[in-house]
Amino acid sequence: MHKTTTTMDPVTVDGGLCCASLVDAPLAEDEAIELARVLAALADPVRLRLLSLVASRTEICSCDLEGPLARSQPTISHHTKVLAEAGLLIGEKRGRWMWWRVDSDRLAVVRAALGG
Amino acid sequence: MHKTTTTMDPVTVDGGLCCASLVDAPLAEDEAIELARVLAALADPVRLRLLSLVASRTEICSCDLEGPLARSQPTISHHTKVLAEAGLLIGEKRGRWMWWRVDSDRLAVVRAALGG
DNA sequence: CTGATATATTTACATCTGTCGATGTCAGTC
DNA sequence: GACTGACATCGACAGATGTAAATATATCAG
Repeated sequence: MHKTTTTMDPVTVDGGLCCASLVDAPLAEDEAIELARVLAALADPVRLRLLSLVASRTEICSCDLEGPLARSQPTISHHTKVLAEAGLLIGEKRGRWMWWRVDSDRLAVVRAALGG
Repeated sequence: MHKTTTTMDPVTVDGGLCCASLVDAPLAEDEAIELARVLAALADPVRLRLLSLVASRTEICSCDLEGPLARSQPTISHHTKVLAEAGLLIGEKRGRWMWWRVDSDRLAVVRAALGG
């Protein structure tokens, strides 16, 4: 019933990274900007470990991230937001808890953009 | 956050990212730091296009980057240095010219670390 | 409603980063 | 040696980023 999935702007989330590969042809400027945005979301040790923690359980609550990552609650909230806006994390609010899972397809798109 | 003043030696550049995959097991903190360092080098539109330009010709001179990337000479030099320190670009000085090529293996390692 | 709990947002701040002008360094040319 | 050209380094500055205290919002228990 009360199952409010966080809806980010789909255009911003999905945009750009459909098929451009770094090594095949020179990147256009807007493609590079979009890819850089997602890579910037990944380019942080805390967020990498966060993503890794989520992937290890296929689903995890925000409250179970503060401990392992040794960061304050606002900081965790900040990082999950960054990853979600990059399309790498998908959040769903169930009751008072926020549950996160990894968007594997999105990750695959990033790998492909890096010349897979 | 305290940072241990890391002198960038080649061993450190190539180390770390040998086999850790993001989705397989939770990343250790030092693995995450090392991977984040390389991803940060990639997380810039100019550097992505630079890398893409180099890949498109298998070898390119620094002087042929200023024009397409529309950046000053010091800025180009800065970006090539960042990519080289991340192990993604390999430089060779021949006469007065600096020639760059992509380390495809290094790029493959990054893709693998992202859960390939 | 009242209180407790999980998360998001605001605010502030120290650090990091991309950029370019000025300058330094090195290799080849005259 | 003096000069030119290609690249690296330095210095400075605006803008972005990670962090946490304080605060706001939302959900559930009683």
